Amino acid sequence: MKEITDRKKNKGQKTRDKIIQTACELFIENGYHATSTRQITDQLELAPSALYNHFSNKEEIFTAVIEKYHPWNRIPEAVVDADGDDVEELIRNASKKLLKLWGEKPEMSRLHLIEMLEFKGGHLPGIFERVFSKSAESFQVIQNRNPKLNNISQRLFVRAMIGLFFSYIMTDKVSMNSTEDDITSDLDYFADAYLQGVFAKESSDRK
Amino acid sequence: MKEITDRKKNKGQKTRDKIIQTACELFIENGYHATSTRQITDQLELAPSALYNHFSNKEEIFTAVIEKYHPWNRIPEAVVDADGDDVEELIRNASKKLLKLWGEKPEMSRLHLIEMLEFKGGHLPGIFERVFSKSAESFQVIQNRNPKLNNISQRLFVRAMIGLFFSYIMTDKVSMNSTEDDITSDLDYFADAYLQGVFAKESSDRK
DNA sequence: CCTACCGATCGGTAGG
DNA sequence: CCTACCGATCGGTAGG
Repeated sequence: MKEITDRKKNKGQKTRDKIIQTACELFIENGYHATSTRQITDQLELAPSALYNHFSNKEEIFTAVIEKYHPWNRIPEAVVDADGDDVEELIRNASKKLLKLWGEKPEMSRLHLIEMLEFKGGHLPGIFERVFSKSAESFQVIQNRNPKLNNISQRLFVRAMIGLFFSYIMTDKVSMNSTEDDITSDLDYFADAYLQGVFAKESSDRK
Repeated sequence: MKEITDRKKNKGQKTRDKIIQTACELFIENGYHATSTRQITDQLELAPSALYNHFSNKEEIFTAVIEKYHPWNRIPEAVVDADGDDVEELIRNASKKLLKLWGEKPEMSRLHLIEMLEFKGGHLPGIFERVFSKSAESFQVIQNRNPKLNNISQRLFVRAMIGLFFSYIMTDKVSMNSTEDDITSDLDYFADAYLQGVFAKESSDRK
């Protein structure tokens, strides 16, 4: 009996997942405090109270969202797939994979900003711990396969992944620049405005 | 008569300034949507309605805050003070001054994050325009003083100041890392957790 | 999972 | 600049 309903995810789990996904989109769009629980239930055509069958309060929804969708979650899969004859090659290889994974859903980097701004990073240690131990397992597999890699390599490797994340966050248009549909990045905006200014000045100076 | 009251700022202006300052602190601490207008007035021991003698709504308060305290505002003063025999030296000199100015109140960089996350960067063009034209004036002064500097220099210079801002934002502990009183940065946290993991593994491997 | 409902708090106004 | 007040909306609960 039970197996029949378990073949697919049971209904409750599916609803829960949909809540997390919808909440994620809304949080990314507006931030945490600017997203109301009503917006989430409206979009899913649920009663406002339906959330509380799955979560005990609004913050728990955000916790579920960030634990599932924080970009750090993609690190282990990039590590396990990575290859290379020495550390440098390995790092380059994993970085490439990771940037590709992040590039698929760049909006997710906004979750990190929300986490820092609206929760002061309180959820990060937990996420880090989980991601780190998963990554360490994966690295162990590679390490056993390749005698050149040692624990010093692992250290270098982890540092590289961290650096990569922060530089990704920094340069990412979605998280660091103005509006989504604003194609010109802040950098381009700066440059354009500057050039306009220079040209205006130049032509007025020539008079 | 009027001059007497004008010797110091009139009372209204002083209240307005205090509102902006207090609001700034609260926004930096909690973000925009998580800060209520009541928190602002409570801290100033004002009636809730007193805000609306100075601003027509909550967002106008934020606008005033970011226009006054956004880190970009410090760029012109760093430019005007800068010196150097060639572009490279000039850039290094101005960068140093700017980093010092930003370092005095590093929390202000959170305003940029709030602006991006909760307002989608809508206030930035206005701020940029003002700051840019002020900077251009200052640069013009330096340029007249130093024949080696040309418009190409100015272009390079502006790009450098932009790059500096973004790398400052990225590496700044206040804006990019967890809690204020959490002395270990995320980077250190990563590194520490990693080392712990490695040591644990090493000692268990040796058994 | 819904109906019905709640107290608290929100941003903001009227009128002085 | 304050007193008094407002409708709307917030997150959340009771009970089925």
